[in-house]
Amino acid sequence: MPELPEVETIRLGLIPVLVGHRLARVRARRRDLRVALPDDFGQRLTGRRVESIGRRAKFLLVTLDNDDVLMVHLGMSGRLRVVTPSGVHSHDRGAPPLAAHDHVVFTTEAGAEVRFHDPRRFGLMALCHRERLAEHPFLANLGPEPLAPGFDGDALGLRLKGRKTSIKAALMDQRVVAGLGNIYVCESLFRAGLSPKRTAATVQGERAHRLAQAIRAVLKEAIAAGGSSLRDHRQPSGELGYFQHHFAVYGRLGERCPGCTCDAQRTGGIRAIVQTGRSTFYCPTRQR
DNA sequence: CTACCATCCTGGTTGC
DNA sequence: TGCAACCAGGATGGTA
Repeated sequence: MPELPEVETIRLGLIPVLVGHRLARVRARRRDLRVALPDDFGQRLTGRRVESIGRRAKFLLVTLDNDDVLMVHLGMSGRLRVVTPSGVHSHDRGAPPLAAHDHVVFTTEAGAEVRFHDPRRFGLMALCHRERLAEHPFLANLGPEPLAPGFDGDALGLRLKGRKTSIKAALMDQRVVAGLGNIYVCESLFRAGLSPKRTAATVQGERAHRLAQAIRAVLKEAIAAGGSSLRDHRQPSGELGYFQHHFAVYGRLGERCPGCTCDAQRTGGIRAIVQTGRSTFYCPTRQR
């Protein structure tokens, strides 16, 4: 479900609840997530203090005081919800009842709960020692972080070189750029003025520069808006993100794209096509 | 190596 | 209203 901006928003929401706090209780109500949780999952986490929460691509990386790192991926439908003891339910002492698909519950010594909720169970959690993290199969082949300082047109062009697939499919590949998904790929290509059907390898030089800058701008704006709330995705606090109101093309079939001077009546406005099994939205006038 | 496809799973929406 | 078909923000393992 969540892409980089949503994961980053969740990370920021979890920091005040978890960092510096000790886990008093960890309950795995279901262990059969995309990757099964180990038998000793709860045991390895109970009593640990959270040192920091980082992010790589769409993975949250929770570092613990025993140098274990808890890796969390939310897949398509995963959510992390914070429930604090002094919420609206304080009158009835204790947290509101667990919902269906609340698979893992972390409780801190301060009494706050973080609930991992994932109906489709495409999400996963895994533990890995800090020193072996970079070689972990989930992380080893990821491409560059688009918001890291070194990410520019040259870095992106290098990754796209020789790729015969479409630029849309290439950007969805986490080995090319880490953290993008269907929405932000569509939005970035629109912002860069590039057709999603263009061969990836042709995005070099000025085009690569424009695309790299577009990706960074879209991601930064989305993070500033608290991510996007489609369906019922929310921030850990329960607040909605609101970047979905800023989508230029995603989900806007038939509409005129922002600032477009073309005759939407004649062109049909924003188009939707299917590429490698996923919906792509784009403006045929402004994206070449 | 690259590229495409099916697949994991459930819930919400759409259309008959 | 009931029900089936289809769609969904992701990633991977197998095949060509």
